[in-house]
Amino acid sequence: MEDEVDRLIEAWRRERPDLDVAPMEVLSRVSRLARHLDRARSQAFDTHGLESWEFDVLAALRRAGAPYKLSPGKLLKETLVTSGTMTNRVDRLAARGLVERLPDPTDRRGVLVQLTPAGRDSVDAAMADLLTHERALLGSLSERDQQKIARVLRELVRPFDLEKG
Amino acid sequence: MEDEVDRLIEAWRRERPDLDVAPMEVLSRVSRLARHLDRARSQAFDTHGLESWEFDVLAALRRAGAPYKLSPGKLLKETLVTSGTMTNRVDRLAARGLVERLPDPTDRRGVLVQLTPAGRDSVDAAMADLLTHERALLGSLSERDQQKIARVLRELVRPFDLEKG
DNA sequence: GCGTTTTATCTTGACGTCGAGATACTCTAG
DNA sequence: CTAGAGTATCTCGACGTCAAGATAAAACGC
Repeated sequence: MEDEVDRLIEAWRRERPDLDVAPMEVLSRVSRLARHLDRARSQAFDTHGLESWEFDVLAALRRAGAPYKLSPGKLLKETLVTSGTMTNRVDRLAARGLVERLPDPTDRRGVLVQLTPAGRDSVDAAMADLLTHERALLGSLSERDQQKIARVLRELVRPFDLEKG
Repeated sequence: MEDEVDRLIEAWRRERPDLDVAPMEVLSRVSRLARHLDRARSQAFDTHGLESWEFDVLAALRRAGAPYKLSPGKLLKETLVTSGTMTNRVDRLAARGLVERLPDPTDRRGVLVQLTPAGRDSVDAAMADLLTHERALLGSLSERDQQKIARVLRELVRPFDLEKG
């Protein structure tokens, strides 16, 4: 059974027999799978009237635990976007009533972004749905294989996580 | 040894003990790894004065084999972008002298995009460099683990590849 | 042949992100 | 106490992408 990446690799082997394209077997599949996952995520969130970027921000607040407050600075570390992007995202989430901007009582430069009850409901429903979809995607894999692949992926990601704490 | 995803999962387990978050062990790591790979790719291409999107197009032409000509339609299937995006990309690549637009002799609606010698040199050098970097990333994995994970990822991607041929 | 449908490409406007810079406040050394 | 360095957030302009629509040519059915 072949997939698109097999096709890709075969073409490169034909055109550049001098190169060792073995790394693509793993890494091209990671990239492609991630792209597909993004689409699947978007679809899952559609049901709940959320965009992926909205979920990312709301989820960061939700996992922080009650009272669901984080500074924009913390949020951008969690979501890996720039500060300009986060300002824009918080603006739009606030306009939709999913978060509120509060002054930070301990630092007058600072702001705290807090999940509203509506925001919490949205993200909780979306998260449950997302996990259901993801579970379906992994359905074909044995428990054992899932654990194995999770371990290997952790190895591969670690160097990047270390780069910047 | 923990990674960022372990931290993420732990937070969700604390906040939503009712949910089974096991799928994140695999899929969140796939997404995060892919994001890191994108950055690493961009860096590798920087050396060769290429952007990632430029490489994507040039690589599709390169893999097609001599005479390195493809229609914009084929290109957008290979690179998974929309037609408007491809028009824009070809415009800019042509302006940089890396590709040329030729009329399709068999269809007057059509256009063929062809790699120039400069474009071919660029993509060949970038590809070799990319593979070197990727090999380094996989360095910690045994041959056996790489094959195992490639097989499992192929399983996971297949449903998406089938969706649209 | 002639009108309809399909195919191929390009055009346009809206959108989200980035990165550099601006602004306002806090912290620290002396 | 204050000058200077550091930090937190926001502003702004440029960029690449997308989706929908426009245009033109080809293929099909009758």
